Amino acid sequence: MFVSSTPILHADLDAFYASVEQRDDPRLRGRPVIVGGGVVLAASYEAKAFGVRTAMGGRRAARLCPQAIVVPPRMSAYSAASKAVFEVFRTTTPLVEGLSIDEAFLDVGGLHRIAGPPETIAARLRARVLAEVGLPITVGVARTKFLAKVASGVAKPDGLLVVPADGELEFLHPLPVERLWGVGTVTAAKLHALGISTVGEIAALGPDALVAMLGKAAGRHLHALAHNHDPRPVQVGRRRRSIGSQRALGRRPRTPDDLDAILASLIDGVSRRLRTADRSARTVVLRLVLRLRFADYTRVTRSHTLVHPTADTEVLLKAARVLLSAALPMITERGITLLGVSLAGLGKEDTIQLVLPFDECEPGALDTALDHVRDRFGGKAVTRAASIGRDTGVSVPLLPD
DNA sequence: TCTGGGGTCCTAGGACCC
DNA sequence: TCTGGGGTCCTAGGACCC
Repeated sequence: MFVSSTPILHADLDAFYASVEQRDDPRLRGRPVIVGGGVVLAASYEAKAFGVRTAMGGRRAARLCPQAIVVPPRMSAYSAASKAVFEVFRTTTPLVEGLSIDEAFLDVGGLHRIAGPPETIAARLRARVLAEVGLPITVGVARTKFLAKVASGVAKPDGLLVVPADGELEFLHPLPVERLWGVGTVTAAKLHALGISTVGEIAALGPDALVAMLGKAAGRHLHALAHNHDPRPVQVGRRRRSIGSQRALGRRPRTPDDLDAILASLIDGVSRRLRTADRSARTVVLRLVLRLRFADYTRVTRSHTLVHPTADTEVLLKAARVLLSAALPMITERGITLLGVSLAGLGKEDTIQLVLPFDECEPGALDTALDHVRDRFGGKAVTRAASIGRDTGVSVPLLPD
């Protein structure tokens, strides 16, 4: 019997927004392109060659690359391009896990017999995205999600890299720690302070040392990745867990009325999106960025959990206003440069919980309770958890996750 | 160099419950 | 019956990702 090594593809569009602009305007091809104005949302590889990076201030980018062509973002074009690319993904395999607008994991483990080895599938995928959507895409191939993602990062731009099953650690260990998914500036600095700069050096460290340095989850996570342990499967159809919107306010002072108007428009937009997506939220999170000095931005959040999930603008705005007015003294004192709102607790509306007191939990009681749920809600109900605390019960999502 | 907008997940303390 | 241990939920903050 053929044993699949369940290869995973990580497909990542190159300089996505900038590539869409170059595709749609031939004059931009081969030239440095920056998408965005005040801040760089995306830079073409021609611009990156001058040191321009995503999230960089527009003025600095202009200094580094004065000849760059700056274009305003066209979000609807990017979202249409993303849809087209994901269509190519899904006709390659049904097992697609989207990570963002421009990248996804594809599990092609079962396709060997009908579509050939993973490198053939990956090469065909790249050719199809270029031919059908007109965009360059990089693909990393490996046995695990994490390694496939690392591989695509190394292969960028417009590349294809397969990490063979018998060459994983040889590939991984010489890489700088920054290549690891989850290592950002803070973690990299902590590692560097200990003289650790490669993945191999992390692997040589015991798990306890990493946990002591980074906390339980992050430490174990990093230890596992450095040893190439990553059992996470490709997950189809993950649902969004929060939805939000924010607005940068610059440095000029704002009156409470200004802030209230901004808050109302943020809540209006977000609750509208919530209703469009047919979701509802339980937790209103207000996010403020307070300015202490020009150079020192500190962040503050305030949150409130509602008794019932809702997508009603008035209900959400009322809760948000309470949070904002409580924060007004702090805002007056320290200044504010950003106001944002985020609605979390999404998905709670889809779940009912049956809790059976421990004492009453006869053998079979769980099954009886589940049958009751199935009778009531039909085939939509899916079992998930079998134990809640000291009680025994089931948590039943009414919609597929 | 001084800052966008959209997300994910983890941690830690306190309240509360059994 | 008493008590402590253990569990969940909420809030606030932080790191990280694209």
